[in-house]
Amino acid sequence: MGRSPCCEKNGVKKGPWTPEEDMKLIQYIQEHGACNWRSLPRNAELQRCGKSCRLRWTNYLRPGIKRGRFSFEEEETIIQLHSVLGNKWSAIAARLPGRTDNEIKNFWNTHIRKRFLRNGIDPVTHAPRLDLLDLSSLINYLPRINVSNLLRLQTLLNPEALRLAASLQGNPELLLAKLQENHIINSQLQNQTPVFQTDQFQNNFDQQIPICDPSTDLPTATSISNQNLFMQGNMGQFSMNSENLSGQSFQDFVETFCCGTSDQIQEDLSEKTSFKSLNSGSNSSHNFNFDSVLSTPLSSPTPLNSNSTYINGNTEDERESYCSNLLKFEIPEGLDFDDFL
DNA sequence: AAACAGTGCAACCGCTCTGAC
DNA sequence: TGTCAGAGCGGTTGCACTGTT
Repeated sequence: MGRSPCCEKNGVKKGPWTPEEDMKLIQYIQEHGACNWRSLPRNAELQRCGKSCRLRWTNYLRPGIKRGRFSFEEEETIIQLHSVLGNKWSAIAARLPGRTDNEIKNFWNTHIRKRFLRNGIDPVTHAPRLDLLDLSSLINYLPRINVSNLLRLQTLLNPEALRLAASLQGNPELLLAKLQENHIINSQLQNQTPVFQTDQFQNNFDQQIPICDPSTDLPTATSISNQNLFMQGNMGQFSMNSENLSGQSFQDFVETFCCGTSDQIQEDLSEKTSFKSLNSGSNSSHNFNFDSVLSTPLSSPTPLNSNSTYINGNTEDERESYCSNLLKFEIPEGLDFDDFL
């Protein structure tokens, strides 16, 4: 015996609710309470499915529903709760007064999830994934990749990737294309040599992506310091964990794996990231190291109140671009073969 | 100015889960 | 124990709006 449908299909109106329908629903619920959704449409003289009435009431008409853009605190809360609760939107909504599960779900899918993917973060596990990274940003750096040095890591890399690297030596653009095609590095990461444990990133989930205040489009102080800590943590891991790279500075690293001096690389980075403007007051090109990067802009107190270029962005895109720029800086870190290994 | 593409969001669908009876 | 209604979730659709060509 099948379950009876929640409403008769015939004569049931679909689509956007009209103000008149809203008024009917509100008045009925004010008089009779929000119960017995199945009989409510008939009693309230609404040509709607009971479920549709329930959703309309729950998601939009219920008193206390907050409309409009999510605040940065809400966004931060959503990301944190999602890392713990997963897609339990109602549980997340319960901790965000005035917000509904559907609204949070839509916000997640249309904003946060996309940002995660763009920045190479798995929106499910909140862990970094190279195959999710916007690889187009890597192209700028490919001419600097020293495939020969990459090949030295042969004992640690997927043989298939090595064969490809060998055959494509001297043609890094093609190498990238192949990597994109075959996700070889990704499979290496995902299936063979997971570097980051889930719990490791669980602890850092809120430190990877700076949260921007939608009203000001500024990264929040909390997220800035968290990002700073996160990056510092990764940098420490870089120098501590790699046998081949142990004790090396970032300069050593880029010179090892990229063709060109660290000054050249840094110059390139400065051209392509927001750090240029933020470092413009100092002779940063000769002091490029992790510390200098980590201290600006992330830990600098000035960007939040200054007229720096990126923080004045008012659009969502500019917010994203700020976040993307942070990760653009991480390109060398993205090429951190310690992470690969 | 018009056509087109991209984006965001409200709303829906189908299904599962949960608790009351 | 089975049935039912409500609640929740993932996925999707359709439309309005905006930016681009």
